[in-house]
Amino acid sequence: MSNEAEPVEAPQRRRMASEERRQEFLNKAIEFFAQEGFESSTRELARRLGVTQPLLYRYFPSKADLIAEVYDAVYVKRWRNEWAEILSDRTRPVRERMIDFYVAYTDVVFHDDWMRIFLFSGLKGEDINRRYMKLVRSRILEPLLSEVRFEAGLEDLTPTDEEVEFAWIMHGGIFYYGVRTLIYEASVLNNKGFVITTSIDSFLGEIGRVRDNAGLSDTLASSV
Amino acid sequence: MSNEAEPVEAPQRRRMASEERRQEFLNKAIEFFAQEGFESSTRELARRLGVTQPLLYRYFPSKADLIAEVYDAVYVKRWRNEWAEILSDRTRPVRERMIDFYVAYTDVVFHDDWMRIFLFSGLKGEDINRRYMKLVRSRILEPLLSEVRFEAGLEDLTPTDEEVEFAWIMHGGIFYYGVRTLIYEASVLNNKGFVITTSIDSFLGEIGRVRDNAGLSDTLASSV
DNA sequence: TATGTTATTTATCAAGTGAAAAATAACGGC
DNA sequence: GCCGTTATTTTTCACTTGATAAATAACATA
Repeated sequence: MSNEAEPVEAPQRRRMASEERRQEFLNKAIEFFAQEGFESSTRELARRLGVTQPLLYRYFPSKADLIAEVYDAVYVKRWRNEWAEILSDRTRPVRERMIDFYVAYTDVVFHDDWMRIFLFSGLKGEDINRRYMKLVRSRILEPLLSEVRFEAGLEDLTPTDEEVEFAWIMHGGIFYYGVRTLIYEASVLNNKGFVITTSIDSFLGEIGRVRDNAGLSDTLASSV
Repeated sequence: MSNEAEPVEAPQRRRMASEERRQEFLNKAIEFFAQEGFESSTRELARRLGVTQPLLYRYFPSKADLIAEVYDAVYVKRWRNEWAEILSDRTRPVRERMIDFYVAYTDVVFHDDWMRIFLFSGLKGEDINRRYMKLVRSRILEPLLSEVRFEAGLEDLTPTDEEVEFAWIMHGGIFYYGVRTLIYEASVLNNKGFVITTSIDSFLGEIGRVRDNAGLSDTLASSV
């Protein structure tokens, strides 16, 4: 109460190499926006970086640009081309390949920042989100279904809409396990391996019937 | 440019009954926050209501209170006790009951506002979200698993953790279909019936093995 | 038609927002 | 040890935010 002036701590400038600083900002921005959402302020981000807010604007022309780079770092840069290769290796049974793929895929995707940024950007209706879903479909699910068809001895490897939808269901079951554990902290088992193998076995056990019944799927109302 | 003063439109007051107005505000708030997220301003909400912003504060003491009522209206008020009854009717096969339940459940849950508020509040880490997950587990999934056990002729109706996790996977597959259609606009088939029956058949086809292998589920690494 | 209640608006506050411009100081090269 | 480049901070702007207090006017009742 008596001493009204705290010892003004020296501004403490740490002058860093431009590219290094930029990377530091971007990394922290991923973590920060993942936690707090994209509505959070650049001032708070700067505070957590131990830096003043206008400095951010030396490296990123606007908040929107920074966010765009966050998307790029998460969606694009973390995509692994090896994933498709795992699935296409016909020297191994499809079931094994699928398990290996989903272990590798979830190693990337089951992280707090990835999950939260995916959900936040999805709710914002960002276009990159829709593009990502298309990528999953065309590069993962459809090739996967073709491999299943191949192993079943079919000539035509093009999956039906029903098969694609069913693959999405399996994918969603696994993905939602990540949401449950990382976002809602409400998983029961904490065993990723169990979730992956069970989902895949359950999928493979039913995919034949889905293929055979293609087109007959209007038994129930088709409203969403 | 020349006429700088537009004809000031009459303030146009519509004096409404208190309880009616309150309900109008709440309904619009659900729609508004679902679309724009909870960070959006009370001024914009008021604008969409055709009302001034301070009027909101006559009906709700603070923005946080308004949001709490939104949660209540969506999570609590839309929960149907009939759901549990559908599942417990042993005069019918479990498969039929499950299908009927999920049709009824998704009739409530597969709406833009429900879905988006669920996701928004989940990302905010709201406690009500976790409570909701517990409700689904204890009132839906566990009873459901007990019915499956009963139909399989088992004495002990208590499901294992593996069974609960597997039920969550099925549930997640169905739920994520809603996310895909309503949030990401990325569903292939637009046939809720197909998704529900396929998910359930796929689940029922594998649940026996999951039960038998209980405890053996550490084959793969158990990290999330 | 006058009157009191109260729903609604007007005016305002203090704090926070993204962003730009100008002032400062850390570091590398000479 | 000086000096120029530029990374970093200081100041500042115009606008938005949740919230409060006071002024106004719509409606019910007498």
